[in-house]
Parts: sequence; C-alpha cells; structure tokens
Amino acid sequence: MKNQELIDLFNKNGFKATTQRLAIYNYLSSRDDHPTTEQVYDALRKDHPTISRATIYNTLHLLKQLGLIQELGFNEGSIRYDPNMELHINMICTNCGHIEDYDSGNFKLHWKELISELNFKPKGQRIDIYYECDKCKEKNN
Amino acid sequence: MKNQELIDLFNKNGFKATTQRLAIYNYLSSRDDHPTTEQVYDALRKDHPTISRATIYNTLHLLKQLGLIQELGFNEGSIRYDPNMELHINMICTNCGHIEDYDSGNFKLHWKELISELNFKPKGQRIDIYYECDKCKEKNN
DNA sequence: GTAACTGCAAACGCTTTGCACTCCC
DNA sequence: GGGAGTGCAAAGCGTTTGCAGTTAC
Repeated sequence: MKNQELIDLFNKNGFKATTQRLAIYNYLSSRDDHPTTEQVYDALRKDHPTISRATIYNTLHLLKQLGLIQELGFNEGSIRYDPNMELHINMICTNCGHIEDYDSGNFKLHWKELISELNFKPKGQRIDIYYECDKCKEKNN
Repeated sequence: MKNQELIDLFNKNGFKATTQRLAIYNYLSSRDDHPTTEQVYDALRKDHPTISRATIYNTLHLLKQLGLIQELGFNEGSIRYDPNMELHINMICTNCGHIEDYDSGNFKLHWKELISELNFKPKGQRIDIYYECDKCKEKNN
C-alpha cells in the first residue's frame, strides 16, 4: 500500500496519520519474517530514537483493528505481526523459529474445497505448518 | 489414555507419576474447550487445594514435551492446551472465544492433498478457523 | 534412601495505564 | 485551536526461578 493510500485510510477512519504510524506500517510491510513487538521497537528506534513502546503497542493494535495486519500468538508467549492478509500458510521452523509465508494457487484451491464442506462461512483462518528449515537441516547434518 | 498407561509412560521416560501430574492430564483430557493455565489451576484447586501454579506450569510443559498435549498461543497473550494430538481444525468463535475441534475424514483427505505438493514432510500443523458460533449468532440477531 | 518433584514467594519480562506534552487536522 | 496521539514512568499480570520440604521409586 502506498503512503498516500495509508494516510487516506487513517483519516477516513477518524485516525491521525502520524509519522510513527506510517513508519511502523512501512517497516512491517518491508519484512516477511513476521517481527515481534520488540523487533519493531528496535528497528524503529534507529530513525525515531524517542519512540516509546506504548506507541508501538498502540499502533500495532490500531493496524490490526483496521485489518492491515494479523496478530499471530505463539507458545513462547511472543506475538508476531504479519502484514500478509491474503490466505496463506505460515511455514515455521521448529528449530530456529524462522517464519516464511507459503502461498500457491494450488493450495488456495485445496483450501476452498476443504472449507466448502463446512456449514458456515469462516471469517478468517490461521494455518501454521511446522518443519525444519533448510539452514537448520544443513547445520544438524 | 488410561491411568496405568500414563503412569507407565511417565516412568518409561524417567519421570515420576505424581498425583498432580495425573490429575492435570486427566482434567485436560476431560475437556474439549482447550483450557488456559489459569483454568487448569482453578479446576485443580478443588481437589488439590495446595497445588501451586509452578506445578501447573511444570506439568503442562512436561506433558507437551512427552507429546501428550499441544500448546496453542493466542493473541490475547493467553496460552491454551489441547489434548487432541490428531490432525484437526480449531474452530474459534471471534466473539466469545469458544474453541471446538473439527475433525472429519474428508478434511483429512483434503489436507493430505494440500501438503502433498510441499517438497518436504511437515512435523506438525496448527489450523484455526475463525467464525461466529451459534450461541453468539443467536444473541446478536 | 535419595533424587525428583512440589509449593511458596520473590523475581522477571511483556503489556497496559495514567498523565503531561506535542502535533496533526 | 483543540483533541487525538506520543513518550515516559509506574503499575499490572502471567510466567519463571530458587529453595526448603515432601514424595515416588
């Protein structure tokens, strides 16, 4: 999403398009590894040295509320943020915790068949697959 | 799983089969709503008034390690425990948070097709579907 | 008998809250 | 100009840790 679209979206919904909000969204959508709150905070402090955790938390909640990002809660107590709102699989390495999106047309077709047998319409979904990523495989062999 | 099997499983793996561990596992497998740590704690205190949170946490981690239960991290920061280790969908009401397992042969077939196109073998998966449950639908209409 | 486990209390870390200052509209 | 938003510090809450007492094997 372009910056101007984002500004319009904020304003249309009665929220102010602050520097911090734009920066946080832009950072998130530049990453495909689903950062944690702390990672967002650390990354943003480079350009915004006085930014506070409260702002990070507020903004992430707002972005979620606006449907721009998805929250993924994990076992370790961490919450990660995914700017990909399309139907996709989160491929998660059980060893190093690395997350990658998997997204193919075939998968979407299979999923559609799968949910077509439910007797209601899902509002959304979260699909994780746990595996060992290539980097970890190399190290362990 | 019967109590004796459970005791044997603990012992076989070098862990002691304490009253608390058996009680926690039995409570979990008696529920299909994926209790949180706090719910386990509250429920167990009825029969075991002096049980501590530390024991609940220790035991839940142990049960997970033994592959008897699955941890499901959620956005609200809560972690829920699922004694169903079979391939299944977690049906989650976005309104009241109620969780139910969905488990059909057809679904398993679709899922197998779906993962057959991956070029590796998944270690496990987590599948959530978000919807509005019947009770909440009634209330809201 | 002894090593593992439990229960308690304190510590820890992530998230939220309250409030004065700032900045977008 | 005014109200929403930010930054800071403190509070809150779920989870972990350390240790003395207890229990399963």
